[in-house]
Amino acid sequence: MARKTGSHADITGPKVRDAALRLFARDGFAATSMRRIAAEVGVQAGALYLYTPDKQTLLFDLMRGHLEELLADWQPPAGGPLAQLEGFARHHIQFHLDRPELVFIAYMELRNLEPQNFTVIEALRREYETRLEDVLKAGVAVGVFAVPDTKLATMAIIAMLTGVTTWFRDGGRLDRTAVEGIYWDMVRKAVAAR
Amino acid sequence: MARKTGSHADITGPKVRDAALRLFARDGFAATSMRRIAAEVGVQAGALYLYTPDKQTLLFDLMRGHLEELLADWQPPAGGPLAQLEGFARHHIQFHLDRPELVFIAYMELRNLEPQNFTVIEALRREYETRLEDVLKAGVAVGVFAVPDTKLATMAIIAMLTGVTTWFRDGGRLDRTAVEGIYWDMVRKAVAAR
DNA sequence: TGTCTATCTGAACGTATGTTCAATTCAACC
DNA sequence: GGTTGAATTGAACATACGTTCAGATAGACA
Repeated sequence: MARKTGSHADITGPKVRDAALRLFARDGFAATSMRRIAAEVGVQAGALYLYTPDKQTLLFDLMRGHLEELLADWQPPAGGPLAQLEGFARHHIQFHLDRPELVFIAYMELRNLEPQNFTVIEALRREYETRLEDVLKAGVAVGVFAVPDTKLATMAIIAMLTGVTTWFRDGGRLDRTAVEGIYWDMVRKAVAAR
Repeated sequence: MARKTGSHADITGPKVRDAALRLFARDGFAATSMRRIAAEVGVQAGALYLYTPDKQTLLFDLMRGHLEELLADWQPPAGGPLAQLEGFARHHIQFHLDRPELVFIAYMELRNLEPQNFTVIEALRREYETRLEDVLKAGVAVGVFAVPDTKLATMAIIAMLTGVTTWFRDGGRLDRTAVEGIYWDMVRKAVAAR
């Protein structure tokens, strides 16, 4: 019978994931060793393989989980394209500021994914971009937005919004709500008709 | 006497730099070995140390050279803030699309810099940001721009413009000039007074 | 109390790492 | 044609890597 009280599997598993998240974000996937992760968890390297088949899967699961949560967490709200775009922008900033390490990894470590894993992650990312582009297309169709190219505007907006994670720190000059408002203002103006 | 004809130092040196640039961009600094760089150059690993004191300096020199060239290549043109902002935006896109590998490295490999090297690179980067912020401040002062926070607008604009390197490919649906124009249009609108 | 088994250790595997350096090569000069 | 010295080789150094696995450990059940 499996141990209940005193069983460590339910504790060690998440610990491994958390340690990998923190170390991959800080030092990079290639520069993080399994022994270093194990030390962080308080266990020998061999024990990690009870919780992940290999190092690559550890990275892949972090990325996939992140993007799946991102997709599950935001659906276009009822309302016109302008309200939908505002919802997207504000949610994007909140979601990303809440998970700076995952955001960092999901972008920086793409090249360390094996081909079939990369394909999966890339598809999830494109799905997210399509959500925004659909909002922009709808807005252009009804004349609320004026953008020469919705695909390009999609990339520009996401790059701009995601960039907030590179400099924002809690306790700084501006709080999250203020930052969110200022970014939304720039996005709104950038795609505005007229 | 040093060999002139037949001397390889003037050839091998740049080759080392180019191979490092290409491999760091493709596989990452941590995942690139000195032996791999040497193989690309067509030389044994030991020979690399005639051209660089160590691997870290190879990375640092690439980054510093890139940022120093960026700073040397653009000075605010004569004219009002709007013309200066347009100059900045168009130059930023051109410069970055011309050097996708250096751009990639200069952002991705920051964490692999030793502390004193990081300090130098960070100062150069901040100098570049200040150039843009000064333009924005001047525009706000004369009422040409309306941005609630020039520092934040600086970061947003740079993130948006630099993002073009992540998706743009020559021979795609839009050429460089078209992309440059569309991005400039969004930047202009995003900070416009009105 | 004794058995079971999930959990973990610790050593080992082959391979790779950045860097150093004595020895070698070979084109250019006297 | 012999000498010079810059350019390069190739082996060696200590250390680290991801992964495997036989064996030890210890909490839960009978």
